[in-house]
Amino acid sequence: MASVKDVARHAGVSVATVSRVLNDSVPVLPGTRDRVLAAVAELGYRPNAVARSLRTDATRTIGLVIGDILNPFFTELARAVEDQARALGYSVVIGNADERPDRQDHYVGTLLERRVDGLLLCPTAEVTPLVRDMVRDGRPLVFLDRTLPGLDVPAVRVDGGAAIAELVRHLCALGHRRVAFITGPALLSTGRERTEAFTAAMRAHGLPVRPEYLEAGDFQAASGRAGAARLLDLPEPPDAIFVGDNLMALGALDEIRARGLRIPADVALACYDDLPWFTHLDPPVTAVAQPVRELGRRAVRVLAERMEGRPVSSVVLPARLVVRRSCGERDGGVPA
Amino acid sequence: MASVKDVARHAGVSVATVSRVLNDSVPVLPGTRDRVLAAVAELGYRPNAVARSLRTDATRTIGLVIGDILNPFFTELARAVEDQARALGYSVVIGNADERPDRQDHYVGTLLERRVDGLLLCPTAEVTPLVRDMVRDGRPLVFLDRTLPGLDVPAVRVDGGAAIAELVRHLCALGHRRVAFITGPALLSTGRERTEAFTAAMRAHGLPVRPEYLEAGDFQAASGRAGAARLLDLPEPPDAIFVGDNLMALGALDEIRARGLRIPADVALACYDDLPWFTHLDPPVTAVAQPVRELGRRAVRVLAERMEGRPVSSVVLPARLVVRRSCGERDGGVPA
DNA sequence: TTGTATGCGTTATCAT
DNA sequence: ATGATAACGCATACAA
Repeated sequence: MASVKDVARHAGVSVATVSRVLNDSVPVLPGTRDRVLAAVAELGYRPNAVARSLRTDATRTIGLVIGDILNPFFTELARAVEDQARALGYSVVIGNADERPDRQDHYVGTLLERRVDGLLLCPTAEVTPLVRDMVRDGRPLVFLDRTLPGLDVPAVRVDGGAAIAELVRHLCALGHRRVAFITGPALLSTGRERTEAFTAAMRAHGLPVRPEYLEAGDFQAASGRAGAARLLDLPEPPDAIFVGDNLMALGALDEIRARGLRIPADVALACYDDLPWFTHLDPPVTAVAQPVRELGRRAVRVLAERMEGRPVSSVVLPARLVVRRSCGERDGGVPA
Repeated sequence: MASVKDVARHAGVSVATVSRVLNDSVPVLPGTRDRVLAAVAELGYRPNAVARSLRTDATRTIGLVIGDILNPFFTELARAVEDQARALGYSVVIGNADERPDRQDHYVGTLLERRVDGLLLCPTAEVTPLVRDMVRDGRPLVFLDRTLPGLDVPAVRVDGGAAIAELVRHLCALGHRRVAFITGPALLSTGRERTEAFTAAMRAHGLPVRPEYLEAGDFQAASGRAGAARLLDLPEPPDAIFVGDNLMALGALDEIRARGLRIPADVALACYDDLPWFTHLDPPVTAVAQPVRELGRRAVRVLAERMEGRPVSSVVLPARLVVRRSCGERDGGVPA
């Protein structure tokens, strides 16, 4: 590939001048400028970003480490991050950690070696030494969607507390009393928070939270199915199941269908996370919707400020309840 | 950040020796080796991939330019590509072209500047000059999912012809005669091929392909809805609608629901592309399933061979029909 | 086996 | 306004 040298020779100027017109850092005589541009066009020259990064110590790249791009929540999040990053002139490299600390560290490691300017991390349960080092070294790091305790890192996330409280009230109003919750991993801040919000809301309504109505899942479809199966096998099964994320809801739906149970007649269903397809399920699923695109946008902005050395603080966005028909609503309630 | 120099000083050796143990290119005395490794650990040294790339002229990175990561087909494709790439020691940088040639070129351009070792491209309609240049310059390029005519570039894609023929036969057997098709863009090879396969299969069964039953869509949800609307407004509406991709199917479903029509009693529905959620729709949707993960895997492998300078050829994978209940099947047919 | 020195392509400093 | 040149961090050819 052609380099600055080739362009310089072609235009009859020095490499310095080529660099100057390309970055228009310093004024250049219009005539020379044109000659350089002509040479660039003729040679199809493309600046080598690798060399530039080495020299400038900046890659205009940010890393994004998420759980799994196949999870629609993360898909949308990744897309939002990418859009905002592009708007700010950054590329983004994505890593799918699959909720495994070792794989998270694999990606954080390679991203560090690639000298990304900043990192957006949806942390897995544990605080790995690598993450701790990053914090110690003061590298631009922002937690996304989740937080890790005891670390001074800005986080951009959603607080679903109010929406969950509203959902519980909604379920009560519809006459449900035996409400179960399929939780996310207690090791994840999102898992914990949703569970706490649920139990608090239940108590606030004078409803008991029976231990057997709290099924521990792991945000994966299989655990949703298993959890639903155990709940439905109970001597006194719940009359409503609230599922902690969309993947587990898919699994719970599988199980409910497999048993020939009807929603909401036999059991009501609600989901934390909303999806376009929920409108088309039978019945349409009542869900807690997170402001995913806003989440991604804000995360990039916070990281950008952090990379520019400005002080930043965490961001918390509210979720909202989307009422449909899967909980026994009479007429579909508020249109989605 | 610590560099080789720091490690060398710390271990009391030369930078060359550090480089040697890190890449174990040349045998190094066990003692020195240990000292180097100790220094690396102590300093938390991470090799600078940027500098390495500049020196070796390789980034161990491939670019992937797709239509839109929000399309579940591309989501799964991206994930498959990423997995296979990681297995081969490559990172992948993704770009969402949104089916726009200008945005495709934006990504191809930045990926070129970042000196990716190879590029996987789901080309938009037009052959842009940039793509033509890449081919001319002999850069490792593989077309994914789609092809572009008149270019000597290996392609890894799916042939849905047989599955579409099977679907048409299936529809006929179920008594459907007025079958409509909401097509993809004629400018996309995938759009054209599906349309051709459909019309050929219809003719083979002695069924007329009325022009008004061929609705032109663009693989986006809105066009699916609009197409379905026009079809259902026809004096003699179709008794079955085959939709060219999953996003347009979502749109078509919206329209059918909005009109209060029932599937398959009022109109049968089938979709090119299969999704996990299709099982849970009412009724479950009969679909043509593409071997997406295999598609991604093979694409990376072909590209890898191409990057290693070996001769490669195109790959075509077959799709298959998944019969469910949305076409009036009696008992759900073959379980999905 | 190990060290010294060069160059990858770029930007930036210092002359001119 | 422009040119010569050093330096970024690393891998490697060559020397020892």
